[in-house]
Amino acid sequence: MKKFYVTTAIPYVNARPHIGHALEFVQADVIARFHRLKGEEVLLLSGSDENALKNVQAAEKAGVPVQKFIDENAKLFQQLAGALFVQLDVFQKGSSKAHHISSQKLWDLCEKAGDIYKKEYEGLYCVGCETFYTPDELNENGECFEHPGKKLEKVSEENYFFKLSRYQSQLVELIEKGELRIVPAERKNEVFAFLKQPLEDISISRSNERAKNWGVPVPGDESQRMYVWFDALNIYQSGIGFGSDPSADEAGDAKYKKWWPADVHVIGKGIIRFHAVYWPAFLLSAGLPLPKTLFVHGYVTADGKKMSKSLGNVVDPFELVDKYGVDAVRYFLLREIPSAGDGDFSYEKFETRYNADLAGGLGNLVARVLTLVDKINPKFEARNPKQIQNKKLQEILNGTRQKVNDAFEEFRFNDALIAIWEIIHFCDKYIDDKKPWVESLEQKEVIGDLLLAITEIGELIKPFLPETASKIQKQIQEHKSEALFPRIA
RNA sequence: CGCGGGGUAGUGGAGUAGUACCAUGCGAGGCCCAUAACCUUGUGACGCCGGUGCAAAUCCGGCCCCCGCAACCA
Repeated sequence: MKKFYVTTAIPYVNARPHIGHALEFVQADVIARFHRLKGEEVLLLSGSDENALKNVQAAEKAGVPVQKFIDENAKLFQQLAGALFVQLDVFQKGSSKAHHISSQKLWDLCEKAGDIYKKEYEGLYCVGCETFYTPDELNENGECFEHPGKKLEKVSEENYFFKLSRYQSQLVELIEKGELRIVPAERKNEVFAFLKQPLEDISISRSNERAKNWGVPVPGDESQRMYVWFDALNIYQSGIGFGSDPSADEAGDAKYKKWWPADVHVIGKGIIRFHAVYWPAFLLSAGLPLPKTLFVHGYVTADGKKMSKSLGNVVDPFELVDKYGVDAVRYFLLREIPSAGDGDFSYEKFETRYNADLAGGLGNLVARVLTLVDKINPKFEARNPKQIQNKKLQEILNGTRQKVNDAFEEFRFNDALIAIWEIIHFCDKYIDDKKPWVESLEQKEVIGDLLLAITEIGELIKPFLPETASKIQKQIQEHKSEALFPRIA
């Protein structure tokens, strides 16, 4: 059986999840479900980046021990997945022992390859943020935006560096040849543009002091912790057993061999460099296979503005699910937000989509067909879409399957849904044309066709709207229609 | 002249030279099986200026505006 390994990005858990995290979860889940339905063996992994200094700072601010703080937040992310019907097979925590061991193994491999060396790092350090900044990240006075008026200090310390420069041409070639595929093409171009400039080696550790004794210890050097991106990316591997000792944990080792490399990493546009440049470079250095595809999605704004706590416009996905139901939220995210671009959320847009597509479109069609079946042709059983008599309808259904498959090649979920909704529009029109509630010779045949069509729609929406798909199936079996999506007044 | 992406009806998208498409919104009509649903029809757009072409949203040049870009960010 073909295997398919898909991951979400690894959020750092210094705050509650927002609707952007929901978008990524849902997209990854749709991919996973689609491949599962094709009969492949699928693993969907998510996890939490728990070693970031931001987490430590946020915990301090909240007055909670770090471990407790991140455990609680990580749990919220897992709950969000559950609330959205996102079936995670693995949720790998960055603070887990297995992850630490795994990341140290990756480090060892890179070190053996001769790609890790010690160097003095000097940078501008903001004491308020406890972070280094580069000059172009600062305002015109050379101060950071969080703490205007505060001068930055020049701080230097010895860190470990990774020889990123060594992999430049190899990366260009891999991406060019599509061995590391980047979707959409605009993002690929962006990466190329970046790779045209000479790459600098990157710092991959920091002092214990600056790391506040948090994070993965550097093997063989007690005074240093890994810089968070070095270990965070490795969650994709540690979560499936990379670093397991084959003699002690045969199953873990076998698991890794079975699933790695990842077939798709689903990520946000903000972290493309880490995934398209650093991550493959680490893997090349360690002599490990590279992920096959990066799918890069955009960001969700709220009412046209970037979500932020200070603006108070952060959209809580839990609230949305409570209010409108799982599939309504999934539908909005997949249909309204162009899958590779930015999109906007507002309650107005949400309710418009809901009423037009879900209540008036899908829900209403299922209701009207089932009522017609019940009244006119109650004995008809929908078995096989090939039973369909109307040629045009048959053609549209076949064409839609093809369109959905094509759209999935490039993760264009919105296009896939548009294609499915074309069937709905066709059926509504077909009903109006044929008037099957009026007695006629072809009356029963028409209704039979319609029943087969909504059965097929139920099949097609399975990866996107799993709850609704099973509701439709059930209603067809029981000949009972109940509003799938009650209209919002 | 830092690099990259982008500006198509009120809104969200599609469209890499040949009557500008889809959805939603708003107006009118129709239907009555259905969730005030559904169907038909009208309304309404290619940022600006110039160039190449028989023909440009699409190619070229200039300008304006928006968004992102190395160590936090889905």
